[in-house]
Amino acid sequence: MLGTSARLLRLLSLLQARRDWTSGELATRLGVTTRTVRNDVDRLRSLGYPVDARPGVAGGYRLGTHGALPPLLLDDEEAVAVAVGLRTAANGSVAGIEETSVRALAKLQQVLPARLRHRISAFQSYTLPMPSYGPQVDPDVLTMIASACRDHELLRFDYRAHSGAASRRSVEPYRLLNDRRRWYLVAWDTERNDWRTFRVDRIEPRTPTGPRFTPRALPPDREITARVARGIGEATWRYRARVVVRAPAAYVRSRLPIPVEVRPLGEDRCAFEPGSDHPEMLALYLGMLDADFTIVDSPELVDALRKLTRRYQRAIDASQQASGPQ
Amino acid sequence: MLGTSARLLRLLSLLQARRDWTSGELATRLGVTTRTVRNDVDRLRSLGYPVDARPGVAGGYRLGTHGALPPLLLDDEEAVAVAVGLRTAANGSVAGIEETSVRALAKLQQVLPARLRHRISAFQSYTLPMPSYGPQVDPDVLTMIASACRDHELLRFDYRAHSGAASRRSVEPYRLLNDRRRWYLVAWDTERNDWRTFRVDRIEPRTPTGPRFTPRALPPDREITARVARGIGEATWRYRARVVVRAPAAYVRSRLPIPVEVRPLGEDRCAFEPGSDHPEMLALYLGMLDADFTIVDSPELVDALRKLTRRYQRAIDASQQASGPQ
DNA sequence: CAATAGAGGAAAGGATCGTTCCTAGATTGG
DNA sequence: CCAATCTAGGAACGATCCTTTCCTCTATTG
Repeated sequence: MLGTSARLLRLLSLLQARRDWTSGELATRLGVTTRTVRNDVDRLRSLGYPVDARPGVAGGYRLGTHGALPPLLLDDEEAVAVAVGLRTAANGSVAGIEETSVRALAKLQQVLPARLRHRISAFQSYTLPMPSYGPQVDPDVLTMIASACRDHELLRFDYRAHSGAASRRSVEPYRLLNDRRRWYLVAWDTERNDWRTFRVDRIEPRTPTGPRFTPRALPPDREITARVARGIGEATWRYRARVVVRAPAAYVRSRLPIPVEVRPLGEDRCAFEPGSDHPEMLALYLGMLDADFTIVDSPELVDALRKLTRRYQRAIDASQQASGPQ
Repeated sequence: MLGTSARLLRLLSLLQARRDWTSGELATRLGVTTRTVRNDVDRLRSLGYPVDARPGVAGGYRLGTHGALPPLLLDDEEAVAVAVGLRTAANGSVAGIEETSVRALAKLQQVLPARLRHRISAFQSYTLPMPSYGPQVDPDVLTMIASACRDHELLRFDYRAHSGAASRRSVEPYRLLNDRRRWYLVAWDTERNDWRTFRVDRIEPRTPTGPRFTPRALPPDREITARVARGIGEATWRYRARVVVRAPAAYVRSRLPIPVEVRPLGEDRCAFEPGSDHPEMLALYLGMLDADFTIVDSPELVDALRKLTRRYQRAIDASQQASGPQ
C-alpha cells in the first residue's frame, strides 16, 4: 500500500474512465471510507483539477472541464492511438500542427513502454494514401532529433546532399522547422563551425546520440526562419494556378478541404487559386472536383493535364485491346 | 503547499519535460532536499514508473521505458496536438486504429479544458485534402456517441434515412464500429424495441444526452459485426479492379502507401488489385502512380477513366482558348 | 586518483492522514 | 411535500508517514 499518492492517481484514473461516480462507488473501488474520498476530491481540487459534484439522487462526482488539464491516464491501446495520431499529424496531414505534434511525440516517446513501440511502427506502414509527391519523413528520425534538441545532445548523422554526395556530420541541434511536407533542422555544425540547415528527409542519424553540449546563443527566430526560407528558395508554393470552375462556389469549397478562398462568378461559376509544389498534384485535385474547369494563365498545369490525359488515354486504349471491344 | 502528492506529480512532469536530471537540480526545483528527492524517486518506482539512475559525473535520473505508462502531463499546446491527431486518426487516415482513437478521444474530451476546445476545432477545418468521396463524419458527433456508450446514457437524435426521410430516434447506444471511412452505431431503439444499426454520418444528435439506462445483455460481438456487415450489404470494396502497371513492383509499392499486394510480372511490369468504393477514386490513384498502366476486366474503371479524360480534355481546350495558342 | 552522483540506514520532531462521529444542505421522484 | 439519496464539512484521535539532518558506501568518469 502506497498511501495517498497512489490512491489519488487511481481516483483520477477512475474519474477519467467513466463520467459519473458517487462517493460510495469510489470508496468501494479505492478501499477507503466515503469521508476519505471526500478528502481526496478536495485534494484534487486544490491541485487544480476541478471535480464537479451534484447532490441528490442523480448526483455524484465528475471531472470538470474548467481548470488545468489533469495528468492523462491512458491504457496501452489508447497510448498507441495517441502516438499514431501524433505521427500522422506530424507528417503534415493537418496544417500548422506539425511542430507541436513532434514535441508531444518526443515526450510520449520518452515514457512509452518498449513493448508498445513495435505496435506503433506496425501501424506506420498502414497509413492510408496521402496524396503527395516527394519524400516522406521518418517519424522516428523526427522524434529522435526533437529529443536531441530538447536535451542538448550532440547529433551525428550521414547526410545526402542535393548533389547526391554523402557526408558525415556532427552538429548541435537547435530547431526543427516544418514547411508544408518538408522538415528542416537548424543546427551548429561543429566541424564547419557555422550554422547550417539540413533537410530531415536526407538525414540518416547514427545512434546513439553524442554527449551533452552547452547551448550557444541562438540567432533570433526571425533570422532562423529567414535562413531556412533562403535555403528553401521560395516562401510560397512552387506552382500556383488560377482556375475557373463551372460549379457554385459552395460546392467547390465543400470538395476542397483546404481553406482556399473561392470567389463566386455568378450563380454557376467560381474562381480560385490552388497552390501546390507539383502541377501533377494540382491536376489530380482538380479531377476530384467532379466538375468542368478552365485554367487561366498556368502553362505548367495545362502541360500536366495533357500528360495525364495522354496517360489515361493510353490506358483506355490498352485496356480495350486487352478485354476486347464491346 | 500540498505535500507529497503534488510534488510527485511535479516530479513526474519534470522527468517528462527533459531527459536527464540530477537530484540536485530536482531538489532545487521542488524546494526540498536531495534526500527527499531520493525518497520521491523511490515512491515513483514503487508506483510502477521506472526511474533509471546512473551514478558518476555524467549520471542522473531519467524516466525508464520499461514498466507502466506513467500519467502523461501535457501542456496546452501538446494536448491540442494530441486531440487533433486523434481526430485525424479516427477519421480513417490510419487503417485499423479508428475505434481506439475514438475511445481515447472521448477520454481526452472529458478532461479537456474548455478554453482548448475551440483551438482544436479551428484546426479541424484545416485538414489537408484527404482524397475521399462520400460524407465525412463529424468528430464531435463521434466522441459524443462514444461517451454516451461508455456512460450508458440515452441518446436522442434526428436520423436521415437512405430514402431521405428524417425521423427522431431515442436509443440506448452500445457499440461504435468502423468500416473503412464509415462509422456505424449499434443501439437498442427504445421505441421500436429492437436492435438497430445507424450510420453515424446521418445522425444529428440532440443535446444534452438523456438519463442513464441500465445496459441490457449484448449479443456476442460476432453477431454484432455480422449484423452491421449485413446492413452494409457488402463486406468488401464495392469496386475492385485488376491493373497491370509498366513499372517495377517496388516502385509501385513505394508509390501506394496502402499495403496492397503487388505481383511482379518480369522486370518492368507488375500487377495489383486496388479496391475502392468509387471508380473515380481509383482513376485518380492510378494517375498518382506516374507510370503507364492497363486495366484488366473492370469496365467501370475504364468508364471512369474515359469520363476523367474527357473532362481534362475539355479543360485543356478551354484553357488554350482562354490564354490563346502558343 | 579525485570529483561527482546515486543508495540507503538511523533518528527525531512534526505534519498529515484516515477514521468514526456528527449535522447541514441540495436535488429528485413519487 | 416528504422520503430517499447524495454531497459538504467540522471535530477529535491515534497511527502513520514525511522531511530533514547526519552519516557511510558504491559506481562512474576523466
